[in-house]
Amino acid sequence: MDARASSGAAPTIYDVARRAGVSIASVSRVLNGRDNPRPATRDRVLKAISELGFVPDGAARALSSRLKQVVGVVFRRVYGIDDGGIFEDESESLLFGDQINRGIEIVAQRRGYDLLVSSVNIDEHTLPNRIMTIAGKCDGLILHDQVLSPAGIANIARTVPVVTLAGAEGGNVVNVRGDSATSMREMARHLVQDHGYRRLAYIAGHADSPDNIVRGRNFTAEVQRLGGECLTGPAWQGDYSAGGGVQIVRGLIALGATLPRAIACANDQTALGVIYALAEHGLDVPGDVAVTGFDDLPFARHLRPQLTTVRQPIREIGAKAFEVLHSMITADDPALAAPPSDSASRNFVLPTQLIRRESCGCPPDPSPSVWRQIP
Amino acid sequence: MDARASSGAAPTIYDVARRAGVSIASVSRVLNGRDNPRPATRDRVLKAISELGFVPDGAARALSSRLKQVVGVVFRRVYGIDDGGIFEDESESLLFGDQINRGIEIVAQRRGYDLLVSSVNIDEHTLPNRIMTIAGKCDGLILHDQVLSPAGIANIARTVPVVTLAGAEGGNVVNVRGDSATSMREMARHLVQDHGYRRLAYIAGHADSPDNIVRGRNFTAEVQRLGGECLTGPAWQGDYSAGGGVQIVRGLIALGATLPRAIACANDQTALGVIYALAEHGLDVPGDVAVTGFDDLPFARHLRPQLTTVRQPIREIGAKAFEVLHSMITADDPALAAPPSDSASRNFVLPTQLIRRESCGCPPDPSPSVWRQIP
DNA sequence: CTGAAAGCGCTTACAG
DNA sequence: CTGAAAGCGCTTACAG
Repeated sequence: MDARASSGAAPTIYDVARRAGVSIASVSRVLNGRDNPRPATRDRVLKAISELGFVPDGAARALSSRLKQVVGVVFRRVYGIDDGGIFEDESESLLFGDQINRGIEIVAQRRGYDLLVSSVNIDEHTLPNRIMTIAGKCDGLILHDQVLSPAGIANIARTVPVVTLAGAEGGNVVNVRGDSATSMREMARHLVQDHGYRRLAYIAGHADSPDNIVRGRNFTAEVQRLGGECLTGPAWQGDYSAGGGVQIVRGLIALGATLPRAIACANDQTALGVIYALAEHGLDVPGDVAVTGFDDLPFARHLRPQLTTVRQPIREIGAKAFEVLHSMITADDPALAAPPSDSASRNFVLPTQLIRRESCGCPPDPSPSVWRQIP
Repeated sequence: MDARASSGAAPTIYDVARRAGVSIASVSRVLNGRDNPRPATRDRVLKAISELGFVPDGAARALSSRLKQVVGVVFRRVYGIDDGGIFEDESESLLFGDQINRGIEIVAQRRGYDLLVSSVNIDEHTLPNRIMTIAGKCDGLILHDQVLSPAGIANIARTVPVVTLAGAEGGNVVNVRGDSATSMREMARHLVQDHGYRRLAYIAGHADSPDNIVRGRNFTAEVQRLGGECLTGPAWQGDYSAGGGVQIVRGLIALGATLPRAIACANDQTALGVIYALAEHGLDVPGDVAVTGFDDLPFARHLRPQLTTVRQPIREIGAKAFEVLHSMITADDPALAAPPSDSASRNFVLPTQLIRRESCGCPPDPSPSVWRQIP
């Protein structure tokens, strides 16, 4: 028996052991579902646990077993450009990132892992410290896009398993994303060939987002290959937010620019803002200008007109990220804890799908919707 | 100096100390921003830390300092009634709970806490174990509604500080919620007095949800007090989901029931489903039937017609929950770690606000919206 | 099947 | 200002 006191503090494994008249080793075995303790022993321990309201300390358990069963998820707090508050809630609530986190959480659960979520502001000057503290509380990290520079990612990945998501890239880490190239090329063909648009534009997301770069490059290239024109430049630089889309269209119209026949946006949020600003000026979508998005967030099909976009397998991206991270964490061979060196197994690109709805000029879906005019 | 090896494993404080030529105590002091180490010492330590890519282990730190700087947030995974998938995404993504968590996270951040989020399925048979494991990883727990029985809550609260949210109640715990009573009475008055409706109904949320009970009881009482009729009973039992709302309306119409002039729903999600099902049968809202919600989630103003509802201060509820929990966690006096015994300081009821939009019969807001017919 | 004991990686009085 | 040492509450070989 041990001499530790059972004062007013929370009961420990020693208190349980004393009360059950066994050693702490036996209590631990019962706690962990080992099958050696015999029924009589087990019952006494269980009884003591419930009488004391004992909750095993996760920190002690983690320290001893070298496993926290916690993965950290870091994403960026997004504040769109101020547009008068109209999209304030959207920019904070309908995020792509939330959906991915849901996907991660569901799979993590099955393995007994919990999620430590943390949002960061890109301009925190103590960011490296923040991330380090978070890393210390986890077995591994999943980093969303736009939370850390490639160098920063590479640095943290020296010490803890890291999987990056949907765009973020660093040195020697595993990345999981949706296929932006194929679907943006398909989008370009749909707009140019099926609808016959010749003058188009691409509204970019954050300039340093890999996903954005791939989308813009492939869309532009395919449009040009088909003999179309694709407007680019600073005037078309968005920031993945609805407010950003609003600003761009307002700016263009204020300058008296002739709008292109179709605008492909870097994501759904941007498309939402663009459609809003167009409507504001009495322009019809898709009649005057066709608009498309990327992601296929839940609200996309409820827009008026329904949004043509690219569906990303969002939950699956999250699930895949966790599975990869988990295999890195549990790799008994330390060499496996580091990501593989060949590019193929460091990049998981999940298939995406072009979703043709109304905003590109395709005919409306006949099913009823409360977001649309009741017939 | 210590004799521990610096093998292939992650570097520890001992490795840093050896490399910097100091004791682990000094490293610890630098790590924690104490101001005693003199600059020269500090620099050597910092250099060693960065060269080694050292990340202090959160578990060891927590065990030693008796503080994890983590709060657990447990919410319920919601699966609405199957309605053919139309609202599948909504029921999973636009949740009230997500918004609350955002509020918690923002405030927690400022105190250096991270959130351990975990969703539970109400019918998990190992639920008590799950919750216990989660509790072991945190300094305190915030429990959403519908995750644990009052008895279960009271039990876990014996050992770890617990704050319950938006409805959940247990024994001796602190609860934070929006004011459902006042605003539902106001809603009743608005519908009966301002619009002159005499025959109304309340579609309930989960029958054992305290918030639901308060909403239903107050709405019904006020309607009756004003001489109106309020339909109730099993036919009006929903489940807080859009799918639930759809099923109820479809069922009523299939039975050939005469619908009431106005339907107040337990939350926005339910109202969404109700409006959808009504539109499905060619019924006009609010022309044929007025419909109202509760919560004022972002999508409420984008519905057609815009939803009249009650705005809850969602972020504030989350923020308040964290602040209360934090004060329980940091109470030096163990007696303060237990919630106060007087009901007033165990129940924080935040003010809510009736938001009159179109679905109750009020005139439309003239501002443009892409979710509505472009003028 | 069970127990004594070492050890996980930190923090923090306590000396100096 | 700095270091040696105890201790946080578990898990897990190692004996028996």
